[in-house]
Order: sequence, then C-alpha cells, then structure tokens
Amino acid sequence: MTTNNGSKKTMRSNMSGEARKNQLIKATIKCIAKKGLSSTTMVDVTSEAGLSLGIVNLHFKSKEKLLNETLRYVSDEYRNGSNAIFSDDSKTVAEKVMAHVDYDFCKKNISRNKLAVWFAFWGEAKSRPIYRDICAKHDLFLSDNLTQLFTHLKSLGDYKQVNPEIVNMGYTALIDGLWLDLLITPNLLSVETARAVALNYLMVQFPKHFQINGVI
Amino acid sequence: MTTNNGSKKTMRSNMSGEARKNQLIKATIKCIAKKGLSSTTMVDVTSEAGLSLGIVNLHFKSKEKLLNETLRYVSDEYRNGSNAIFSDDSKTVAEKVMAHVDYDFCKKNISRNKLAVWFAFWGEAKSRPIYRDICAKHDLFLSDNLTQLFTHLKSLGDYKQVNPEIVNMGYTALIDGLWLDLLITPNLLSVETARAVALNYLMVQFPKHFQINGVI
Amino acid sequence: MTTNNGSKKTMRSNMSGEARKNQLIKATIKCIAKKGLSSTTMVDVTSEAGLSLGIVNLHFKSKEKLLNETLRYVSDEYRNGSNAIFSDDSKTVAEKVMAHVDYDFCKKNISRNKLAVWFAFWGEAKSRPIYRDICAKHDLFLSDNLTQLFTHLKSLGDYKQVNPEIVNMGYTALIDGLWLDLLITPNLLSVETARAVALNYLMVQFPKHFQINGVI
Amino acid sequence: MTTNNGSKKTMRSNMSGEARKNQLIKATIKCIAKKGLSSTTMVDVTSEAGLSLGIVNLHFKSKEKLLNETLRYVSDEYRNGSNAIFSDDSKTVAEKVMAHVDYDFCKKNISRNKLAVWFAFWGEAKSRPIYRDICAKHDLFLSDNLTQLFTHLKSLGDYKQVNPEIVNMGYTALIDGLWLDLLITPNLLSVETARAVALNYLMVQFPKHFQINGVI
DNA sequence: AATGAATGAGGGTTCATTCAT
DNA sequence: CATGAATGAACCCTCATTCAT
Repeated sequence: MTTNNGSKKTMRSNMSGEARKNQLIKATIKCIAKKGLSSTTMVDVTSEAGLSLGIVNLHFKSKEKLLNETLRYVSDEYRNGSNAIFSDDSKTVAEKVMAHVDYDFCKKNISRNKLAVWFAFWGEAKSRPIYRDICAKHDLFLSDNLTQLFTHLKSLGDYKQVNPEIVNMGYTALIDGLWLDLLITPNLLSVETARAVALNYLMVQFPKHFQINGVI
Repeated sequence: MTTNNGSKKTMRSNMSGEARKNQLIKATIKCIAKKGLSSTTMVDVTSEAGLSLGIVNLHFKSKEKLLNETLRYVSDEYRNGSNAIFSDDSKTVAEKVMAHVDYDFCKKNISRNKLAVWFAFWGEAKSRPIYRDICAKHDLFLSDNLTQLFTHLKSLGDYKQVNPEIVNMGYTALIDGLWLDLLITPNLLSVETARAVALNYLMVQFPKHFQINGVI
Repeated sequence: MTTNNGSKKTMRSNMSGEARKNQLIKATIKCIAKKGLSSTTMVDVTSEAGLSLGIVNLHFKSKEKLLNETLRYVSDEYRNGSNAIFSDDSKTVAEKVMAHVDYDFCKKNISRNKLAVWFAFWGEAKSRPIYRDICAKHDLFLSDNLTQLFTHLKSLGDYKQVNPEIVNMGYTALIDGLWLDLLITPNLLSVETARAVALNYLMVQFPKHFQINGVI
Repeated sequence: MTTNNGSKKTMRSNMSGEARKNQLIKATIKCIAKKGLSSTTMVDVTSEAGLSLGIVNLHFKSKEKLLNETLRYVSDEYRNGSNAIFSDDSKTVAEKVMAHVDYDFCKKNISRNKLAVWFAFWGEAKSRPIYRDICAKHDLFLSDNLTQLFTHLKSLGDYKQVNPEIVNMGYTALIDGLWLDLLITPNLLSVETARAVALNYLMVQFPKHFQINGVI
C-alpha cells in the first residue's frame, strides 16, 4: 500500500526506531498466527517484515525481548480501546458495558491473528513468569473497571442478588472462553453468536438493562 | 475394545508397550507443566520417565506423535469422567449438571499440570490442525451432552426464554475462561470462587433448579 | 596411521568418552596452531577430528570448556614429563637440571603446535581469568621444583652469590622467551641454539656444574 | 619524516587524519588490554575513542588493518625509546645497556596494557604472517643493537668466554619471559624483582661492569 | 525391546562492513 | 569527512532422530 518509489536494493529508511519496532512487532504477530509461537523464527519475522535478519537484535536485544514486547503491544492495544470506552462520559453505565461487549467482538480484537497471539502467550504463561505478569496486569485493569461498572449497575437496578465481583469474573472468563472457541472451532461458532452469548450473560444478570437487542 | 485373543506372551507384550506409552505420556504432561510445550525436549521426557532417550521413537514414531497422543490422553481422560456423569442414571438432570460443575473443578482436572497442558496445546492449535481437530472433537462431545441436559432442564422448569445452545456455549466458554484465570492468576482466584462463578451462571439461567448451595 | 577397516558412513565407535575427549583436544591443538585461537571454530575442530559438529557439546558442554580442557591438557602433559625428571632418583641434582633443559627443548615440547597453543592462551590470559589460573598453577609447580634444585645446587657448589629464586625466575623466563623466539622467528633461531642459550645461563650461574657440553 | 610542503589546509587535514588514527589506535590498545584481542569489536574501539562506528573504515580500510597498525604503533613506540638510548653518546656502553634494562621495566613499557597487547599479538603470530613480520623486524632491530653493545662490552672487559650473540639472545628472551610473568602472575613477581633478574643476568655475564646496584 | 553416543539441520546471535544521509 | 541504521555471513549451540550394540 505504501508507495515504494525508491531503490529496492537496500532499506535504509528514515523510519524512526519506534516505527521500526512496530513494524517488527506486527510481523511477529502475523508469524505467530501463521506458524505458532514456538515455530516462529527470526528469519520468519524479519522476512515477513521485509527486513534483514540482523535487525531484530538491533532494535530489540533478543528474540525473547521481541516476544515480550509483542505481548505488551497486543495488551496495550486492547487496553487503550477498552479505556476509551470506560472514560467516555457521554455514555450511561449500561451503554459502556454494551460498548465493551461490542468491543470484545469487534473485527480488530477477534481477528484470528490476535486471538492466536493471546492463546500462544497464554499457553506459555505457566512456564514464563514475564508472560504471566503482563497478562495478570492486563486482567487486573479490566477487572477493576468492569467491577466498577457492574457495581454501579447493581445500585441503579436494585439487583439485590447480584455480586458485581462474581459477575465480573464470569464476564471476563466468558469472553476468554468464547475467544478460545472462535479460535479453535471457528466454523461451529460465529462471531455474532459469540456476541449473543455474552449479551445473554448480561441479560440474565441485569434483566432491567439488557435485552436481546442490546441496551434497554 | 480390543479382544485379547492373542497368546499370553503377546498380550503381556502389548500390555507392556501400552504401559510404557502411558509412562511416557505422563512424563510428557509433567514436563509441559514444568517447562512449557516448546521447551520440553525428548531428553526431558525420557529422563522424567526414568527411561532411555531412544525409547520414544520406539513406541511413538516421533516427538510430534507423542505430543498428539498426550493431548488425546488428556482429552480422553476428561471425557471418560464426563461420560460417567452423563450416563449415571441414578442422578436427576440437575444433579448431573451439578456433578459436572464439581467435576470441572475437581482436583484431578484443575491440577495446574492439566491446565498447563490444555493451554499449551490450545496455544499451538491455530497452527496445528491435528491439535485443533482433537480439541474440536472434544468440544463437540461436551456440547452435545450438555446441550441435551440443558434442553431437558428447560422443559422441566418451563424456562421459556432459555436457549439451551446458548447456555451450553456460555457454560463451556465460562469453564475454559475460569480455567485460564486459575492458570494465569491463581492467587487472585481460588478454585472455590471459580466454582461459585460457574454455579452462579447456572443459577441465573435456571433459578428453579440451582441456588447458591447447589441443586435445589 | 590408524587402520580403518570399518564402514566410513557413520562413526559409532566403542571409544570411551575419555578417548573421544582426547581426540577432540588433539584436533583443537592442531587447529589453534593452524588458524589461531580466535579463528578456530567448532567446525574446524570437529572436521579436523573427522567427527560431526554436535560432538563437542556432547563431551564438553561448550566451546569454552573445550578450550579450557585443551589448555589443561597441554599443561598436564608438560608437567607430567617435568615431574618424571624431578622424581628420578637415579640422577644427581645437576643431571636433573640438565635433563630438564633437554626436556624443554625436546621435540614434543617445542613442536610449533605446542608453542602456538601456549602463546595463544597466554595472549588471551589477561582477559580470561580461567586461563590465567591454569597458567599460574603451572608456573607455580615448575618454580617450586626448580627453586628446590637450584637451592640444592647452591649448597653443593658453595655458590655464595647465587640466589636460587632469582635463578629460577631467570631460567623459567628464559625458556618462555626462547620458546617465543622459536615460534616467531624460527629461521633466526634453531632449537640447538636456543638450548645453548639456556645451558649458557646455567653455566654462568653454576660454573662448577655445567659447561658447554652439559653437566660436568 | 614527512616534509610539510602542502597547503595549510591540507596539512591540517593530514594532521587531523593522523590524530584520528592515533586516537583509534590508542583506543584499540585499551580495548585489547581490557577484553582481549579476539573480543575487541569495532563498536568497542570506536566508543572507547568516543567516535562513530563508521570512522574506522574511513581511516583504516578494515579492522585487520587497524590491528596491524596498532601492533606497528606499539612496536615503533618501543623502538623509538630504545633507539634514543642506543644513540645517546653521552653514555658509556655499560650505561647504555643499563639504561635499556631500566627502559625495559619502565612504567610505560610494562604497563599491563602494553604487555597485554604484545602477548595478544604474539598469540596470533603463528597464524598471521603479518604479525610475525612486524615482530620479527622488531626483534631484529633490537638484536642488532644489543649484540653490538655486548660485543663492545666483551672487548672492554676482556670477557673471553662470552659469546655476544648468545648473550643477546639470552637477554631478549629473558625480557620477554619476564614480561610474560608480569602479565600472568603479577602478584608473584614485582617489577623490581623482574628488573633484578634481568640485571643479575648481566652481572653473571659481565661481572666487571654490572653489580647488584647497577653499572659499576 | 532397549540403549545412548553420534549426527547435522536449523535455531538465535554477533559483528565487520556498507552506504544514504 | 562523519555518522550509525542496516545488512547478512558465519559463528556457537540445541535437539529430534538414527542405529550399532
């Protein structure tokens, strides 16, 4: 898409270091989705990025650090979108929750590339403390904000039996589980259905605020 | 399934071979939990099993096949337990569902070893059709049986608004997501709480059959 | 020289681990002499030994350890010969010293391969503590034994002005320096001349015991 | 030696270029002493010099040539000092020899940096003809001048048994060997002791001219 | 059936060199 | 002249696989 009217021989661009890093991280995401985390090599990443082999160790110090940064990138990206919803004061509480459901199933987030990356890192998390840390921080952020919304919703609707923390745990777990199904069995579960399942969860918890079409 | 119509010698030999295989698979599970899927080597597995390096290629043909069998083993093990519940005619429908919740959070299934193995394979599933197939079959079995139970439950309680398939998708996704949280952030989520979240899901779907203490 | 009447395809010998290690160390010595320490690669060593690349990490754990063992091997080898002289009770003190001069210029020790190895490691000693340690221990052994001999000789010949420790330092330094000249400028200095220089040193220190032909 | 007959501009330019070269050579010496010859990289040298990476290939054509020039620089530096002593007509022959002993153990020459550089190159000499050549020329210059002095001394003192060439070879070898000991085992050999060993060598060869305090 | 020394393709990493700026 | 991001050959090392025993 980028017009390439320079010579092709060498790639001595004026790209900033940060931009080059992003370029490599994006190539890494593609490779992980294509070949899996363990099968992704430096050659894969750099040739996917159209760059030379040595470039990774120039910008990151090692493959390990590239992978850490990749996970952080995906995490940050998700969180930024998430945060935008939480801080959008033009929305009611229920609208924020609803917007987050939409966000959790928007094209950007449930592209199979992204899903593959999440599960690739989760799969290694047990034996890699650094991955676990990044994921744990991620979860914490999300849980804090969602629990707050659910707490608010509870008081608004006088849902006596609702435990906002339980609902939060249920909701976040549900999303992760649905994502897994979208990754493993994409032809058994459409994105729309997955979204419906999530919405159904909110409906049964907060029947005065959600219905099958969304926010009441 | 295999009829033992061979000589005693052959039979013993078969048994022995099968025993060796299980020994290796169990060692593989331990190694995956300890070091991760990608860091588990043949030396790791065989020395964990207390056997010689060459034995893997004797009983399985390659490392890849050992891993496939390991996933199949874990899947089968889970399904056997699951199946026992589904076919236990001494239980009511609600009791079966409840028993399955307990099963999903029993020690054997949520030992961190097992969880690590599940997510290790799920992490590679996108790029390994064989893993995806095994997991998909696994899901299908579970979904079929659970959907049946939920359908039955719906009629029993006259839950008009309940869509058994949605509930099934929700429940299975929820379990997977809770397992993930137990793996990634074990100190933020106890097994009991996770179980409570799952039970809560059933309560809000089938209020006439489940309450906080279990089956009504 | 070794008769090779087996198949050439693979080299699955019954050689003991120790023998294989020696084979690799000898190949390493040859390579260091041929290409220098820094230019000697694992491929060089293993193909010099007629073995496969992976074998080094099987028997030694790394290239570094192979090099350490190589230095230790050369050091041990020299010291064994040296020790045999020191403990040969059939010789007088002067004869022992004389034998050691001969030893220091015998074919085995001043083969250019050996010299090259010594200086290769000395050259890196400043920045590699492990090399320095091995060399320091080597020097200490030699100094201890030679100083003892020179002390004995002093009393035998009533050499009042002789300081055995100074003579020892002089002698050992002289040998090292002569070895260097034999390595760097072999066509300006023959082994015989080098030996004559060393003998001359003993003559002027202990004129009653040594003359141009050797021991008096 | 070079006549400055160019324009001021060119001259300054040359000066500058020469200065840069020296700057880089000195940085190289430091790096070799600090990290060893084989571990010294272009990045090490240029950042030690506070210059940019590309500058080495601008002023020298390659790393190899930088190293050659570095060895030549150290050799020249030593020889210049040496030559000053040989051509100092205010000294007697014995005084010249004595001055050279002092020179061989003066701070500048036996700084561990310099010693490390000498042995680093000697260590690679066997496999690098260019190093060997530079060192050989160096030795030749020294031998010529010292042999001349020793010959003169022989006639002055009527030392019938002295062979000036043998003494020269002995002396130069001794210095090299002592330098090695100063490098490898600096805590077992002080500079003063090393100097005493060298002086002792002259004393026993030329007792009428040297004593423990120096020249008679 | 079982062993484990040996193999060698393929991985991550280093670093001298290049060249657009 | 000077810079340093970019390159890629060549390094060391890992490890699934083989096979003589």
